[in-house]
Amino acid sequence: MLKVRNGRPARTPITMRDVARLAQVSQSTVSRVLSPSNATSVPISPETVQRVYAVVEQLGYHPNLTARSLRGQKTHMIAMMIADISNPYYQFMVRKVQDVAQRHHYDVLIVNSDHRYEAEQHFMDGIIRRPVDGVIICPYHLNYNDIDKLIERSNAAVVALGQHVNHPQVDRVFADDDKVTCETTHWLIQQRHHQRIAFIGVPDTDVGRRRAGAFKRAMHEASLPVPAEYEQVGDFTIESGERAMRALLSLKQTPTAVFACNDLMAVGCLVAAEDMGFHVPADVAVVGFDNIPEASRMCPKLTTVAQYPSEMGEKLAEALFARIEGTEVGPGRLFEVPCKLIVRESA
Amino acid sequence: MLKVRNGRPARTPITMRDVARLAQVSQSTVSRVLSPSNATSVPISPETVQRVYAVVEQLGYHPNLTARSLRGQKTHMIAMMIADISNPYYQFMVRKVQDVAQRHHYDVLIVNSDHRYEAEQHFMDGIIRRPVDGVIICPYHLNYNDIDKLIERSNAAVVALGQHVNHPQVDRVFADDDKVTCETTHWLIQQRHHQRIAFIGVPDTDVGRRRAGAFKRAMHEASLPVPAEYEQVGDFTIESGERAMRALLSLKQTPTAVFACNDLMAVGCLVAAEDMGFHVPADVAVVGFDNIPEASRMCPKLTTVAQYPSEMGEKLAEALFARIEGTEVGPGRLFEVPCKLIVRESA
DNA sequence: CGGATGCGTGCATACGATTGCATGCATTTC
DNA sequence: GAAATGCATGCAATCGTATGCACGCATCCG
Repeated sequence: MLKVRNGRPARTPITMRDVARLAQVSQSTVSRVLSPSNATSVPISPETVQRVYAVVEQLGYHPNLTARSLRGQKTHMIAMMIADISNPYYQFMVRKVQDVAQRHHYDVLIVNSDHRYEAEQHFMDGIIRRPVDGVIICPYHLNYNDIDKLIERSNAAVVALGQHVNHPQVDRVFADDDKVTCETTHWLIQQRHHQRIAFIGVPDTDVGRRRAGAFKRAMHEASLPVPAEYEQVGDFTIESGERAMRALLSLKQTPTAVFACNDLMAVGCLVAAEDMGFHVPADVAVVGFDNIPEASRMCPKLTTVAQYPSEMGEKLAEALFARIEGTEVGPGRLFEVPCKLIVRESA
Repeated sequence: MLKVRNGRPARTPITMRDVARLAQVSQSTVSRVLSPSNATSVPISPETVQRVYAVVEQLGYHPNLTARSLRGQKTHMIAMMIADISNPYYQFMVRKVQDVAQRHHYDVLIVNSDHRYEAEQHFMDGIIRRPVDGVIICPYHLNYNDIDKLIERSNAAVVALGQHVNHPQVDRVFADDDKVTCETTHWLIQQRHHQRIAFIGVPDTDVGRRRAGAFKRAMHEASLPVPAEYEQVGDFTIESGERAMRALLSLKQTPTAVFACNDLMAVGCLVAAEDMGFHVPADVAVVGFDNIPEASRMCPKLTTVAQYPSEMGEKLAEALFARIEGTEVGPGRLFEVPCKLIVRESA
């Protein structure tokens, strides 16, 4: 049977009713045969089960998940908001989340925010419109109210990356970047004997502010000055790191070390340094943050603070499914995934 | 009003009925106010429109896309199957697809196949269960029947990456890798004067076979032998490239050049070479395929055949939406995105 | 032997939206 | 002034599935 839509012929999909008709049972019976695990665990005779399965096989019937979602209020989908899938830092996190989701027979919607508040809010509204069972957010700007609104208005479980998220009902996975940033700065000062250290941050994000704060605290503790022109602003991209580095290397007194708030910007630093004829680490040392895969293969190999996005993804996903499946119902839990300084060649 | 599910309180979502009640109109009127673009373009009085919008605002109502999908047979979702999101080659392709989708107000489901036939088939079944309006596949093993079954059974438009997909109703975006592989091999022979060239392929995939075939054809044309031990097998991962390279560099007569079927394996080659004390390109040259971002920043910088995944993603997405929106209804079209040899340091 | 039990199945409704058709009212037309 | 028109709205069916409830029949027990 063919309908027509948009000028293209549209198939009439095979439904439970079709199966029911051929198997000579009611549609409800088919439903019960196919979802025996349901709450209303009613007994069905073996012959009926047999017959239904035979017809299902014969017709190649597959249940319609849209209908199931509408009826059952369970969508078997989760949504994940990250800053940018083309940032390698998120690759392994996303991949791990997908793997865990697949094990649970869940589909995953992925949305990029590009660190934009507007995009983050748009994502949250999207969740209210298209219900999902769970949400993983890596927010940079969302505040308590934004998250609370989502929780109030949707039935989704919510977990988040980052300690700055402060809603009592969301599980958080975070790296203690404050501490490690501080330690790494001390390491640059004490082990590498740097005094003029610049920082490339992203001041309009919480992560950026926290890391910049930790850096300045460490500098202050060592009684070292941080001149204003040593505080550069980037946006987590290679290009912004390159721009910042060019500015730094054009100063009268160039820094002897640069701490970039993430690896992509550190990569930009290396690119700019090479281009301007500076030798790393001899002329200027560079430290990054994240330990993206290519950090270990660049030229020079990048010294950086390692994060473990795959583990983070796993913790996020596991926490989420614990809530979705009702295993966990209490207040939001905290999972710390430690960071670690990896010393290579660039500093 | 609170129901309880799974031990957690569940919100009763705000529906059109709620809006209708407060606005003192019928639910159908609300629907018509909110979707004026629909086929049944009936006039609604300005006051009613006003009133409905006010209540919508007041309640913060958002239409439920699941219900809309079930009724309207349009899901406003597309699904995309790639080999592996953590392979940088796919990053920009995925990102571009997401961007185009967002412009069209579509959500994107992403699934990894890891080049496994079983996973590819599982994806196709998934589409029959959870209807979507469009599908982008990057298949390595799917055959005509698999794709035909999907098209028969779902109403989704289908576009694919790769010229080997041969269904008349699917648009294909592809790189002419056969030709460029051949040319690059000639370049290694004629411009770089290599005679002992090894190839790291993935013989159980179509892409792998095609590139290996082109390589061997070029070698044959130059009357150069390809000993069996120079045909290594990998699986597109860094580790497999590393293994293959170790095997090659352990031979009595090592090759003077190695052509890897993709960049990740080429990266593995460089890692292995460095580890075994071979200098690239002096001792052994390495050529990759893809031009992943880090290729230009490695040590030595990787000579490789560039593909343009972002463009491919854009073409895929645009072709898909042309079909979804009914702009395009004819037989499957072909879009070639050319490749280009990028000569850097490794060969 | 009659009523209670339990097993297997079907009927009907609900999930939240879209949409064809009918309806009521005001306005126009001859 | 009656009939015809048109505008604004409501009624009810529908999408495909899940599930509370009722029902028929066989078995069991006193």
